[in-house]
Parts: sequence; structure tokens; C-alpha cells
Amino acid sequence: MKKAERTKQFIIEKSAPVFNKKGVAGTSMNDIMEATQLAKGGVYRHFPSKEALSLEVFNYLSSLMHDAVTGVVREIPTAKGKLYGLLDFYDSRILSKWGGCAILNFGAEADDTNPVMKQKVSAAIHRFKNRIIKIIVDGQENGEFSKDFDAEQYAVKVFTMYEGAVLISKIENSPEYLHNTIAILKKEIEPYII
Amino acid sequence: MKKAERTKQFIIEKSAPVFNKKGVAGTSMNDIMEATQLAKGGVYRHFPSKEALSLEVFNYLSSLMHDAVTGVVREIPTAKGKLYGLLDFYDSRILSKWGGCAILNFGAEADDTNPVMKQKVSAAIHRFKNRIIKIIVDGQENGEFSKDFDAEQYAVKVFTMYEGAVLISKIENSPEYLHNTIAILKKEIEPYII
DNA sequence: ACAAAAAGAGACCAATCGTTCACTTTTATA
DNA sequence: TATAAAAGTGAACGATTGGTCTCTTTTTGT
Repeated sequence: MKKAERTKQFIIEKSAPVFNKKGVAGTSMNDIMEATQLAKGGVYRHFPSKEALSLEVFNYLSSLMHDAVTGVVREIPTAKGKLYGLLDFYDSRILSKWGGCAILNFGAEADDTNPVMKQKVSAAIHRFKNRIIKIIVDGQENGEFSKDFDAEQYAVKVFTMYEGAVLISKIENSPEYLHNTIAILKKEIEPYII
Repeated sequence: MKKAERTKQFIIEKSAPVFNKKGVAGTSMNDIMEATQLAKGGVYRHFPSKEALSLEVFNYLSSLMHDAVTGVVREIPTAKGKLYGLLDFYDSRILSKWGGCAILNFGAEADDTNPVMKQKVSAAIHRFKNRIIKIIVDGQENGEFSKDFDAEQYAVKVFTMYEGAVLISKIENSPEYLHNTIAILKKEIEPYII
């Protein structure tokens, strides 16, 4: 009863980079077998279908990222510090290692074909956005940021520029695009710091 | 001799929205047969493989967009007008009809798996970027824009925000994200207008 | 340590994949 | 309009797809 849970998680973790790099349609169950070193029966005992596995993989990747940012941000007391820390985190981690941003990869594939996945990506975007909004609003309430700092607008800007920067950085093989983009996003906070 | 060329182009045009929506791995030759109403032999006479077709489809979509923007921009005399016209075009056209931005769709799928496609996407990004840079530099040379308008930085910003905005607009089913993003990009030109 | 239950192995399945090819139909040329 | 060349058809190919099922192995509770 405990082994099952462990193996299920193991499969998710080993499959995650495969799905993230090759896409759901581009990943075969043989790829999963190879990544997990399990036979088919071993995988299908824990997941009813490839699609079900792919959904849990997106949940895993999405939560992994979200929790990591949460951990970084929690250690920082000020709203301004949280915002910079969050941006620095997005600058450093994601690229290359696991095949880029899951929201970008799964989102671009799912938007016209997979409503269930699409909704999960939508939820992940909302978490991404809402965390930034909350940090800014908190900062406004305790006097760190001026009231004319448009939290919603800035949050969307971080999302769009970040996703676009991940895309161009990966295609051009140059992390500098992401790095410069983060630098710009940081600079744009300054006018609103009190 | 002329029929062949016409049919080849016909196949590319009918396949384009299919590949753009479902992805290369997610599109089967049966999908292409259905979209073109041709039999398998009819398709394979003009393309040696599905991959070859997908590459020509990306070229087509990429050029289609580029040429359309070129057409819009050419009609406008001033650099400032060209820049606004270009942004307005990106705001109005792309979404929904053919399944979003080809650079985003093909790029996100290809970056970790398909070096040939990846290079084509890279070339498309360069064209996107270089056109914006040229407009700005021309505007600086004829005194429309101030010299401290960072052309490269702004061009990358347009790219990243545009691609990110297309992604969030499609996932959230709300074109307003793209619309607001374009509005922000327009506003950010103002300080540099002489 | 033992028996019952859970987990994993892997042969097997029908369906679909991308691709080929012998053939028929259409097109272009004279 | 006759004919050669080009274009398109569709059955068939082996490989691979996602998924099932029976059987063996491992884990678990006592």
C-alpha cells in the first residue's frame, strides 16, 4: 500500500522531463518505460492511460515550480525583496535542465486540442499571476509600493515577457535573453518603490 | 508541370492550420488527407515525408505573416507610423483563425527535439526582430526617434510580450490580454518620440 | 516465516502510424 | 485529337502505437 504510492510518484518524476521536452503527442509509452525502467504492466497499474499520466506530470511540474518559488519568497520579509527574489528565481532555475517552462510547453500543445490539459494550464497561469499580484498589493498596503503600481498589469507583463524570453532563449541557445528580460522587469519596479 | 506546383501549394495551405493547431507529432497523414481530400499517393508525390511537409508548412506560415506585415508597413511613410501599424497588425490578425502564432507553436514543440525545425524558427525570430530594429534605427536617423531608444531591447520586448500574450490569450480564451499587451508596447514608444 | 494481497513482467492485441508502389486517370504537347 | 508524361488512387507494407491480461515476483500483515 505504500509501495504503490512511491512507485506512482517515481513514474511521474521520471516521465516529467520526457513529456516536457517531447510533448504529450511526441512521447510514447516506450519512452516512459525506458525512463522508468519499468514494463508496461508496471506503468499501467498506476495510470489508466497515457493522457492521465501526462496530466499528473503537468500537475507535478507546475507544483514543483510553484512550491520552489514559494520557498524562496517565504524567506524574504519585504514585498520588494519578495518580488526581486521571485524574478531572480525565474532567471536562474528553469532553463535547459528539464526542458523549459511547463506552462509554455504543455500550453502551446494543448490550447487547440486538449481542453482538460488546457484548463490545468489555465489554473497554473492564475497561480503564477495571483502570487505576483498579492506581493504587490501587500507591498502597497504596508507602504513599500506606491498606489499607482498596477499589480495586475505588472503580473501579466512578468508572465508574458518571461514565457517569451524562455522561448527565444531556448530557440537561440542563449540564456542572456531571459537574463536581460528579468533585468528589465526588475528595473520597471523601481519607479513604484517608496 | 504547372499542376504539380499548384497542388503542392494547395497541400501546404490546407495542411498549415492542421499542423499549427495539432502540432507536428500530433498531426497524422490521415489528417492531411482529410484536409486536402487527396489520397496518400497524391500527397507523397509532392513531399518525401511528413517531416518535409511540416517544414514547408512552417515556412509558409512564417512567410505569410512576414509578408502581411511588410504589406502593412510599406504603406506607411513614417517610422513612428510603421511601428504603430506593425503593433496594430499583430493585435488584430493572428489569434484564433489558424491556431495562433506559428513561431510559438512550432518553436515550443521543436526546441528540444527537432534541430532542423528549430533553426527555421530561429530564422523567423531574427526576421521578426530585425524588422523592428530597422524601423527604429531608420526613425533615429531621420530624427523621429531619440538616440536613446534601445532598438534591440525594444524589439526583443515586443517579441517576448507578444508571444507570451498570444499564449495567455489562447489559454484563457480572452483576446484582451493580447490587446492590452499591444497597448502597453505602444505606450512605451512615446518617451522616445521627438 | 507464512499466507494473502499487491505490484510488476512481458507476451499479445487491434488499431494506427508513416510510407511504398502498381495501377488508373488527368494533363499537356504535337 | 492522339499520345506520352505527369498526377493521383488506394491497397498493402512493416513498424509502432496505446492498452490488456495472464502469470510471476515482491511486499505486506500476522
